[in-house]
Amino acid sequence: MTSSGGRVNRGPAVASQNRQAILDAAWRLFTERGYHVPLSAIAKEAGVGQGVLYRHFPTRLDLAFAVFEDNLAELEAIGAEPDAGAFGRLWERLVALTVDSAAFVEMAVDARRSLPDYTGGRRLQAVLEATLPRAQQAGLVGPAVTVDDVLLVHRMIYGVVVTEIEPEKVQAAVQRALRWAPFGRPVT
Amino acid sequence: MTSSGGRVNRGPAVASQNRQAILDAAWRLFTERGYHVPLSAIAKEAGVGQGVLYRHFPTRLDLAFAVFEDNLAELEAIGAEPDAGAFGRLWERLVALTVDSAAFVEMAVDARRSLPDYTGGRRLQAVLEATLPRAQQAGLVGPAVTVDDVLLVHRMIYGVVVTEIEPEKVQAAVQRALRWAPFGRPVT
DNA sequence: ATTATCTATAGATCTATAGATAATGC
DNA sequence: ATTATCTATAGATCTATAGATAATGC
Repeated sequence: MTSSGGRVNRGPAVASQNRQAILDAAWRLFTERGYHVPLSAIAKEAGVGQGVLYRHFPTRLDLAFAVFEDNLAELEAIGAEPDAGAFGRLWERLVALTVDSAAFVEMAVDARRSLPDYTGGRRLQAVLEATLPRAQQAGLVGPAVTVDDVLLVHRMIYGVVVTEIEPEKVQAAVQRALRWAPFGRPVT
Repeated sequence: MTSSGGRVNRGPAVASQNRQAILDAAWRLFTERGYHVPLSAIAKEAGVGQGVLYRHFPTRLDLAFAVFEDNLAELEAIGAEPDAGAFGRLWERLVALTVDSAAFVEMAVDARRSLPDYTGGRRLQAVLEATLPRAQQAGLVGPAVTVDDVLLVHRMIYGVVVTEIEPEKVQAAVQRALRWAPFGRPVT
């Protein structure tokens, strides 16, 4: 059996393609099976040997950072928009990300536990600090709401997501929870 | 070395004492290290062989049920009190339990995932159904609040607990979160 | 010569049980 | 004879790496 199916050594040319396949597989499995899905399962899903995964991403956190970097960059891009509605769109997107993948939050918790100088949390905080005051000045959000409040509501949303057994009910449960949030909830 | 320190076979007489030591150790480690702490670590903490743990509790869920049965019974006892304040005390105790041990919630989630006919959730639901209307008739809780609302706020609290890195800050974060709850928060 | 792939496996856990050992009831 | 303890270990994962293999650049 020389040709059919089985992997062969395709050499360095496929490195970047492998890297992307690992990122895609990691996104899928983090989302479906949670942040602590075995790395071996991710390598398998990506169709590469385990050594390849470890060469690209020495630790689980390295992989998780790379997987969620796109999401964080997207949030920062929304935050860079100058209008008063940026905060609302940012929040809506953050909630959607959390609903889609609780691993997004679990990664941040793991990072804060293991790394002394993790900055991902600060990046999210910074983009909220940049957008919230503008929304408040425009009267879209009450003046008493703080960035800490927003982060706290986000953690509460996470609690709703991870305790929901039936995936199709997550969205509805989160929307119910957001009725009590002290700032505008995303459009349904 | 015959006498010092080392475990010897003390026979069936110590069975119930071993069982209690396992329950105590499990409570400590569930609380400190989370619901998925290795069963071998619990056996070690209890000072018994692993075989002893498996004899008393064939699965992790059997052990978790036994550990949290006391808590559930306590909540049911509060629910059996006939006055209008029972709901408030019940809620306060439920929040305190969740702050002390996120494992209380993780166990319930695991049970609902693995067991088709898990009734623990229903027991909590039943005791809320018994107490909430009385509190509402007495004007202690708004008439629009439902049992589902209470359970949802509980899940939100859980989210705050498990995302807090520094244990001494859990209580304060939960109290901040409860400002938004649609029913009376426990006294601070 | 360099770079990365891929297989195979060592090492570390964790679950779960087999089997020898001791204590107790009859 | 029964019951439970305790040790030791088989079996199942999962992490992480060593070492052979193939492709590419000079």
